[in-house]
Order: sequence, then C-alpha cells, then structure tokens
Amino acid sequence: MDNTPVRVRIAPSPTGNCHVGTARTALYNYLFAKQHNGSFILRVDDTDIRRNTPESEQGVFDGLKWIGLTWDEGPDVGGPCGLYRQSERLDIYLQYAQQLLAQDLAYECFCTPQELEVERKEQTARKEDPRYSGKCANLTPEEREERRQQGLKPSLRLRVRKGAVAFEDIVRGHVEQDAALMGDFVIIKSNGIPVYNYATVIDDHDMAISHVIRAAEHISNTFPQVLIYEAFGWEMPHFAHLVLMLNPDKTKISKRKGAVYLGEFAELGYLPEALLNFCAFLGWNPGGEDTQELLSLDELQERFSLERCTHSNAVFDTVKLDWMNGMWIRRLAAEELTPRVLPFIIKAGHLTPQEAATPEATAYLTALLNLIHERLPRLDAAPEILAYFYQDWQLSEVDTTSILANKSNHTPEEILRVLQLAYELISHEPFAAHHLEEVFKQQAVALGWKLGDLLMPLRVAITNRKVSPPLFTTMELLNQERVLARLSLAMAGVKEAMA
RNA sequence: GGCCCCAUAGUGAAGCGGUCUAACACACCAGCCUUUCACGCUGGCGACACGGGUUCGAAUCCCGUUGGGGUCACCA
Repeated sequence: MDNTPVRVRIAPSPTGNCHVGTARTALYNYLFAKQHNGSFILRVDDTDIRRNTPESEQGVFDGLKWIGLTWDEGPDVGGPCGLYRQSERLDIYLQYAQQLLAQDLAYECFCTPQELEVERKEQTARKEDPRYSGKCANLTPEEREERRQQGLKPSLRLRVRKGAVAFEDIVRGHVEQDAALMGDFVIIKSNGIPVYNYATVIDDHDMAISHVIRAAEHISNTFPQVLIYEAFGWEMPHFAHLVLMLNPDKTKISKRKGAVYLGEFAELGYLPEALLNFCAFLGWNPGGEDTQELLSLDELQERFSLERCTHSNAVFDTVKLDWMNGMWIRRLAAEELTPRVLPFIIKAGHLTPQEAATPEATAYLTALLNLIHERLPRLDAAPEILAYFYQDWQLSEVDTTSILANKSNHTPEEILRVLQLAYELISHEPFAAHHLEEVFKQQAVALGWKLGDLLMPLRVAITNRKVSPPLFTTMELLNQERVLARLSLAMAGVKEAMA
C-alpha cells in the first residue's frame, strides 16, 4: 500500500438536477474518502457550453445535499486547487497542451468536421472502423502556415502509440484494449475548448486525485485517458468502475422509463435516507453473514469497500425502494415526519400554506401521522390516506354498498340498527378510544356479532372507505361531533338505498 | 457491426475448488396475529444461461457458444 492521501472526486455536468446515478457514484466516492480519511472533491464539468447555464449547477449541489452528502472541496466551498469549474480552467488545459505540442506528442489538425465526416462515411462503407486517418500527423510548418492563412483553426490531436492500452480496475481487474483501434484523437477542439477525456485527466492530475471511482460507462473513456497520462509521464490514479443502474427492461436507466432525478424522487415522497440506502446496495453489499440492509450513511461508512462492489449491472427496482422507504418512514418519529409531509398536505389542498404554519395544524398532523406512519409507504400517499380527516362528503357520496356489504349476511335493517346503536353509544358514552373500544366489544358479544362485522359498517360510515387505521383512535382524532355527523349521514344514505 | 464489460430464482444478491440436496432481502403464495389495512411472526414458491474442458471433486478455474449491457464525436 502506498501512502498517497486519498482524494476522490465527482464531476457532474450542471444539468439543473442531480441524477440518481450521479448520487450513487457520489455516495461511493464519499464513503471511500471518509473511510480513508481522505478528501471528497466536487468538480463541475461545464465545458459543454451550449448545454450549461450558470444556475444549473445549483440543482446538482442541492440534490447531493438533499441526499445527505457533503464535499470537502468544490466551487462553492473552495479548496487548495482553487478553481473547481472546468470552464474556469481553460488556460490550464491549453498550457499543458502546449507542453505536448512542444514534445511532438500532439499535433495540429486542420481537418474540418465536414472532411472528417466524409472520411468516416468512407471508412464505414469499406466496413472499416471509423478512426482518424492521421492526415495532418506530419504536416510541415509551411503546410500548417498555409492552412492558417486560409483561415483554418486547428484542433489538437494526441499521437496514439502502438500496443496495448491497459489499466488495473479495482472492481474488475485487468482491462485492456489495442491502441490500434483508436486513431489519433482530439484533445483540444479548434475553438480552444478541451475535450472531456483530456480535461478530466488534467484535472484529476492537477487535483491529485488518487482514485477515480465512476460508472462503468466510462470504461471506454479510460483507454484514451491512460494514453494521456502516459504522454505526460504522469502516474495514473487507481480506477474503479461501478456497475450501471438499469431500467426494468435492462437498458441503462433513463428518464423516459421512470424517475431519475433526485427532485423527482423527492416529489414522489421518497426519503433521502431511503434512496441513499437503496442506491448503496445497487452495486455493492457488505457480504457474508452481514445481511442487514437497512443502513444509515454512518453505518454504510463502516462497511463499505470497493473490493466488495459487484460486477454486473443492477436493475433499479422501485418495489424494493418502496419497501425500504416504508422502513425508513417507520424509523422516524411522527414529529420528524410532520415537516416532511406538510408540503404534500398543502399540495393536495388539505391545508393552505397559512394554515399549515400554525402550531395547531402541525400538532394535529403529528397526531395523525402517529396513527398512520406504520402504514405509509411513501410521503406522497399521506394526503390520500388522511383525506377524511381534512374533508367531508355529501350524502350522494356515501358508499352505502360497502356499508351494507358483509360476509355474515347481516341484513340492511340489522346494519342500520347497528349504526343507530353506535350513534347512541358515541353520543352518551365518554368519548375516549379505549373506553369506546370496550363498549363496542361488549356490544358485539351481546348482539352475537363478530367484532369485525360490527365495526366495518362503522368504519365505512366514518371514513367513507373500507380501509383505515384502528377505528377508535381514528374517531378520537376526528372528534365526537364529526363522527356523529358522519354516522347520521351514513344512516341517511342507507335508508335511501333501502327505499 | 468493431471493441470493452457482464452472466446465481421475477429483482437486489451471498458464495472465492469440497461444509451447496446454493444464504439473505424485496416481490409472490399460504398460515398465524388481528377491528379493516399495514406491521410482525411461521412456512412455501423459485436460480448456478448452454456446451466443452481442468480436477478425485466446479456455481466457484479455463475455452467456446448464447444472451444482456456499455461504448464507438472537434458530447460530457
């Protein structure tokens, strides 16, 4: 083992929102850095000028923060490397390129995109692999000057050597490719902007990155990058390529086939803790006897290792994510859940933002969440589950069919009588969940009814649905007045149905 | 198509040459618990892609086939 300090990085493009894949890669980098007392660096890959807007990097930062990750160096927090946006580092790339040019390890290429396009087409027609022919590889100074006179702006290409290009991948082992497949590739475009593979190498070297941990789609980028390291005579970082996240149809995870941005997951009611936990297990697991899968960031930090990363791509299974999300919801106290659920309640129109700001409203929500948080798979389900606490309904909306339906063949008359009885009891008995529960249990015995048969019509009458949290606590939270009102509404509905 | 990577149940996966009549988790099914739902508990279903080697012995090593994925730009 060497003593080089561990420095890892994540280099997202500022697309306005953080992709789950980016989050997972960031997580692994973060865990690795923390474990080795190293630094986790955030660098913004914004050389694609057409695509990037200044504010779009904030979305990426926000996403990473939402999921709980922080970085030691980056454009927003600074650090010893100074500039953490590639767009700010253009001079650096050009300077290094001069070095290559001076040593004749790179050369100017005056071919136009059109010419290259034609060349590629011809090669493909001949069933050859398209690669640069090397047309400009040996231009004389005079020839170059001539082209310059014509107004042509050169790009810079690396002279690609012969032989195998290889690297040792921490998760995959030895990987190699024949350099002959490559052709001299562009490192600086004719507009002076560096190409991704080149800028990445310069930055990684400049920032003393020790381990490049990234998604497997970058394996093929690694070959040209290796060549660039060689050209400069720089020591390479260690590489680790992580398996891809897949759609259920096994293609690379994509927007059209489900949520991919952290913002989308937030809107769907996923907890960042759960998403993080889930992502951690796509492409890695602690192995052996350690089968615990519900792990916090700190717990992941104790167990993570690059060596235990898996080799084959993993389908992003939202069913399991939902399960994990439910587990994380249960881990939180109702009080902690309240502020997270409130936005969903407001969005559903159950509360106005002003109402939601009152202590009464939040306290009430907390009480409701206490009741349902064991049966809440996602935050966004809360408004629907809690709807009958926030809104009433009309006579025409009473679900009389469900009130009357029962497996024991109790007649509508009997059901109606039970509803009337319930009305009487609830009006006169002390209005407390425990007490009412006892009272109704006794009644069931007295009537010779199964408790479930007795309670189901009441449940539907009071909540207007067949599924609810335990009935008596529900009543208590609803308050006596509303319960009685709903009971009479239900009775009216039943009478109407019987007529 | 070239190149690269990968291949255990529907999904995530353990397994690192014998202890594998192959774990665990999600999903699914059945039962228990129960006031409906959910939770929880018990049990069940279900896999080493195929074919050759190597070896006393292979899910584990090698080769091939098939399948899947990634990537092939003056995009990142």
